[in-house]
Amino acid sequence: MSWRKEHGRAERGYHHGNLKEALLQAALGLIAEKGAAGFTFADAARMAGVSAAAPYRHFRDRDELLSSIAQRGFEQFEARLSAAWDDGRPDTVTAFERVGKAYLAFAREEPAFYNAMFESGVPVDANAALQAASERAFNIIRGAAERLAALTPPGTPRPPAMMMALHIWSMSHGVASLFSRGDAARRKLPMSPDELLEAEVLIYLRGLGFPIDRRPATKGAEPPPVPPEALSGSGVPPGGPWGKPK
Amino acid sequence: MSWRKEHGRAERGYHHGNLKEALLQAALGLIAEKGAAGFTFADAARMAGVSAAAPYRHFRDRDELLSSIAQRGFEQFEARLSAAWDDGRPDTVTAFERVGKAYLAFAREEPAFYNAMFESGVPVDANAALQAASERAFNIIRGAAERLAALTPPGTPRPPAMMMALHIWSMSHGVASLFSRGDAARRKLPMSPDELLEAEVLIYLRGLGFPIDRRPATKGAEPPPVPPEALSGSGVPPGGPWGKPK
DNA sequence: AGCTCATGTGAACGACCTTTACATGAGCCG
DNA sequence: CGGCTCATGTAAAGGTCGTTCACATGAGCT
Repeated sequence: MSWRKEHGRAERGYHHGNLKEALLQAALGLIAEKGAAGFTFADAARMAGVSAAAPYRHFRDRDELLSSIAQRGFEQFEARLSAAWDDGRPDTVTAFERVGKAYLAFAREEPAFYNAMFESGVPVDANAALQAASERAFNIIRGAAERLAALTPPGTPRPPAMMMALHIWSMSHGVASLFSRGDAARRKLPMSPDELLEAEVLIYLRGLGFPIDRRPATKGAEPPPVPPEALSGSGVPPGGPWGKPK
Repeated sequence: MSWRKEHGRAERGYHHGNLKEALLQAALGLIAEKGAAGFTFADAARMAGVSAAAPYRHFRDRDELLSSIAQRGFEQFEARLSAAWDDGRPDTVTAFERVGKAYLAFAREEPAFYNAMFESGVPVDANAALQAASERAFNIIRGAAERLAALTPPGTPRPPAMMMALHIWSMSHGVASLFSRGDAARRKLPMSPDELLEAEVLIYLRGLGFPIDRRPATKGAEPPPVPPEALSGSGVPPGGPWGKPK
């Protein structure tokens, strides 16, 4: 119901009334289906019920539509990461973990946005607004990293928050991009992408000196339940210390 | 000099003599320039000096050419990773680090291959040969991870090598894809992608219990030189404990 | 010499991107 | 209410692609 500013009339005359928005939505659907590469400007126009030339009244060209979507994607991305972070409640580590999961969840649930943002070939600096939106999203991760860095146990050196943030981002993007979407997800894994990323981040944090519970690893506490080569094959093990987090 | 099987003659008559190879080379160049998305079948044909229909004698369609390049890319990738690993010499950790660097080097030095392999939209399972090549490359990382896992210090649980390999891969791909190539490289960083990845892997390995030198982090050894918030800004610091490895 | 089959050509189709000249009608001004 | 104007849409056309098909060429074998 976003036609014709007011009336809910489905008919439309010469003027569409809300073409720009309709095109964005149509494109989003098409990208979700066929990827940013397979998406065509003409299809979006057809789907909105207008001629192939109409979109040019709202976007300079196909790339501008794409980067508009990428920008919108970064905005929603920021919102979701921000909600997941929830200002570090109830505790910093828990909230940090939640951000990682939110990252993957976004990649999985919003494939069209993720595609436009990271895989469409649209350069981040194509547009000042796009770049700004991208930076705002990254700043959520960075802010979280800053809070976490401030918590490094006494005796351990404090890592630069910026570096931590970049590390977390690369892990998340790496997992999402290799294992968590579309065709890439066809690679067979011994564990889910979520579990994979969670374990990765936890090990990383422990490497920074954070006392991550599961697995003492500090003192000589002998290997608990034991998960030696469990995951070496490609069968999915039931749980195990490196397996299911909960 | 790969024309006309024998004669070095540059003229060519009706038959090209080595069109398949010429098309692969042309495509490689075009992808390096304009990305897999921007590369066109017709351009490759033109560059090889044949009509637009000729390529169809050697490739079912554009996608098959692309996946051929991806496959070839995985083969070269495997070779480079394998050389970098060098069967774990002189010591496992050093060799492992070298593999990470080789990963980034490949992404940087062979953008066309990397693009075709990971960013062209070609699904890994498009082709049995492609999938096999991809697995062989990954197996280098996995083999290295296995050797490393076997080295976990006594008292620490041994992580599943498969998981380690996937973690390392995701870090490498994440860094390469976000910071180490083309337009993505335009994101400004406080350190080079190589340094970023090296630090990431080292911290990760320490999290697994490996006694990584730089930075004791185990006992109460007080914070050495100190690098507190050095990298918080975006200026490039000269070195610092998290900075230059050497 | 002649045959055959892999390899290359030209022309043609439909789809796409983009531009240009023209049509429509919503909103405003008098 | 009447008419102007300008944002918004249309039709048509040019250029490029991917792909197919009938046909041409000539390399290698018999």
